[in-house]
Amino acid sequence: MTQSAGKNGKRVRNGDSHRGLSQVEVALVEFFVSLADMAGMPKSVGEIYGLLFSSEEPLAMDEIIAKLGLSKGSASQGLRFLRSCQAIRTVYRVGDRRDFYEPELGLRNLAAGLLKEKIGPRLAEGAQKLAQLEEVIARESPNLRKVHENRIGRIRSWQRTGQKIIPFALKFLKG
Amino acid sequence: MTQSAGKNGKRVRNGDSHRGLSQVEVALVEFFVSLADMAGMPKSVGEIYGLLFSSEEPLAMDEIIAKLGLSKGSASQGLRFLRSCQAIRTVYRVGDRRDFYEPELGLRNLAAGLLKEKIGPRLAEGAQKLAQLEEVIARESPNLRKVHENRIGRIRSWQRTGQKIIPFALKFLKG
DNA sequence: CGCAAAGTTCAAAAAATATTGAACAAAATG
DNA sequence: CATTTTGTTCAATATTTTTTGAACTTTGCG
Repeated sequence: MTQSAGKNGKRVRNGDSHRGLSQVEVALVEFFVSLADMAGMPKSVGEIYGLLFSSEEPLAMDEIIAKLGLSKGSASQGLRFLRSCQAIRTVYRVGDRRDFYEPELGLRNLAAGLLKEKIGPRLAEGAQKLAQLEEVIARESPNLRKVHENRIGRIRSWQRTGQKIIPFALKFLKG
Repeated sequence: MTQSAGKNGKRVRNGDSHRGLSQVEVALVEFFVSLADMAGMPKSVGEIYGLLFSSEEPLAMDEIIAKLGLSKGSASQGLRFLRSCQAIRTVYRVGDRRDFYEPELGLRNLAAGLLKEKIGPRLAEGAQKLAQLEEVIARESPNLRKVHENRIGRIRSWQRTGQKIIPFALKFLKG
């Protein structure tokens, strides 16, 4: 299979970009690019996930590069990121030494991966900063201490609520 | 009250930055800066909210500018953004024509504001893009159409799950 | 009205982030 | 083991986002 030419429906002709992507592929890539951007991820990450999402078959890095027209570096880093939050999986194929990638489609796994790998650590970091804060507050004048203890207590309460919601939300995401 | 000098505890001395902020104020500002960054908001927005959060009294824009050392432009835009997601409120004071600002402290209101003003619109936009996609898919070859309809259905299912979770989560956030 | 204080806007500058590509490393092939 | 294919790394570059500040608008006050 030299190139997937002619196998699919209409092609978007775009001398430069979108080389060889069908309209639907382009639309899906755009969709995930806007999702990625909403989530503060680089565009290339959205592109890659979108392409994998629209592809029936798992794809190898060089195919991704060719279809999206990105650099090796971007592709490598984008794939690394997506793997790191378990949004994609590696697929091995006999007789081919490249790694192939396919998207995780279950919302539960997607959300869990993002939560565990990306959000969790930052939350932990925040909690630690809060603890340090307490020490500083303890040394304030009684007056100020009261105000600040009150406010910090507020953040604590936010954290507790968050902790309660998470497992509950995950239960919703079965499927 | 010319300046809050001497009223609070120790000062962080920093010839340039943090002019006149106590250690706790600095720590709280940093805390919210890292939250802001986590949520993909500009640093200045985190700084402003952090300062208001740490302040017993509502503050006016010129006070915020002085304490954080930001430009008028940044302060104006940051305050606008925070107001637009209802993370802060305007407070009026007799005999002072400046607007004073105080932070919203209820997680429920904070979350609701963010959801309604910032996230909701983008989700709607996404839903619309999906609808357009359907049209394109309808014109594909039966083979491909099947695959893509399946995938799009997956996104639909994500959306439905999201819709179910939101009101539920809001119920949790009673404050 | 005329003035001054408060606040907004936006083009230009600065800072932060993402992307590229060439050099490098690892691993299979023959 | 030399060679080729696959994939990574990272300094340089390109792009995007944020910040600044000066010009401008709005508002309240005498």
